[in-house]
Amino acid sequence: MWFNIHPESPIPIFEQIVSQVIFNIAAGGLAAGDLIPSVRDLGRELTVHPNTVAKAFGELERLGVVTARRGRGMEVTPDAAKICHLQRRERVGKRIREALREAVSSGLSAEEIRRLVEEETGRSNGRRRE
Amino acid sequence: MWFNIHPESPIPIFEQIVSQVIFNIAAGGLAAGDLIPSVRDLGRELTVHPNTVAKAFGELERLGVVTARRGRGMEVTPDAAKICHLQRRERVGKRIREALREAVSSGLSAEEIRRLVEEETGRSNGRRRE
DNA sequence: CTTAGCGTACTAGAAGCGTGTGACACTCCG
DNA sequence: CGGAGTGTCACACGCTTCTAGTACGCTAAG
Repeated sequence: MWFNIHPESPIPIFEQIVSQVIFNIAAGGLAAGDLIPSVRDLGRELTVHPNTVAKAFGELERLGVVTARRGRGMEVTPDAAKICHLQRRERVGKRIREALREAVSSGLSAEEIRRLVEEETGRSNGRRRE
Repeated sequence: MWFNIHPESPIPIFEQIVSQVIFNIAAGGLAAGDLIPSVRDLGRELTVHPNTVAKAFGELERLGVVTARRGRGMEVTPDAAKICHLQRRERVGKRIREALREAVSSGLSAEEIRRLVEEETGRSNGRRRE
């Protein structure tokens, strides 16, 4: 389904789960009222301990994305879409910001940095204003 | 001087030291034959343990950027400039690549991603801070 | 030779992560 | 009611990584 976990990544597994759920809701894959997979199901599917999944779900609940329905599952909240849109932008933006700040502080020329960025995104459309 | 360490960062301190030395040499701040600050001096200045600095120096030696001169210090190698230029591009490129890949997989539109990038690089158009 | 500074090696502590186990309260359905 | 499924909690264990503490051997200068 919609999970792509990298156990060898320096980013903790539970953190990866959090992000992917957020991204999935933001992209419209899950709507308010839906139940996300249970800790045991998801744990089995990702070959991860249910406790690890539960840790991710706890974080999602803290963010207000889901609410625990004891005995039923984790339900996507009405505000989830809005929250996830913000979260997605914030998380992605932070990563990009850090990478670009490091690039600038490394002494690389703006030209070089722009080239590196273009290598990844350049295909999608032509040219930005300058 | 030329170090800017963030102890709270998820990136280990020794790794930050490695990068900053590489960036500094790549930018021409240190030339072949120069001695970089000693583990104790640098440790005192950054308020980290000399061993942490030594770990960073060991990595730099493994990369061929410096050679240990027992009893004297760590000396910048003749090839350091070339190696550091490559390393800088590789390290910066990797960070940018990862950030942009995550951005794409999050479902953000190419438009949005471009906007986020512009927010960081837009100001330095045609001109680099230095 | 003595001394001070250098890098190095070994060891120990601390923190984070993932796993494992067991138990509990709740809800749904037969 | 009873069983199966759900989230939750507490505890412990092993593992890895990072950092700190300490001591040692080397080199250059006096």
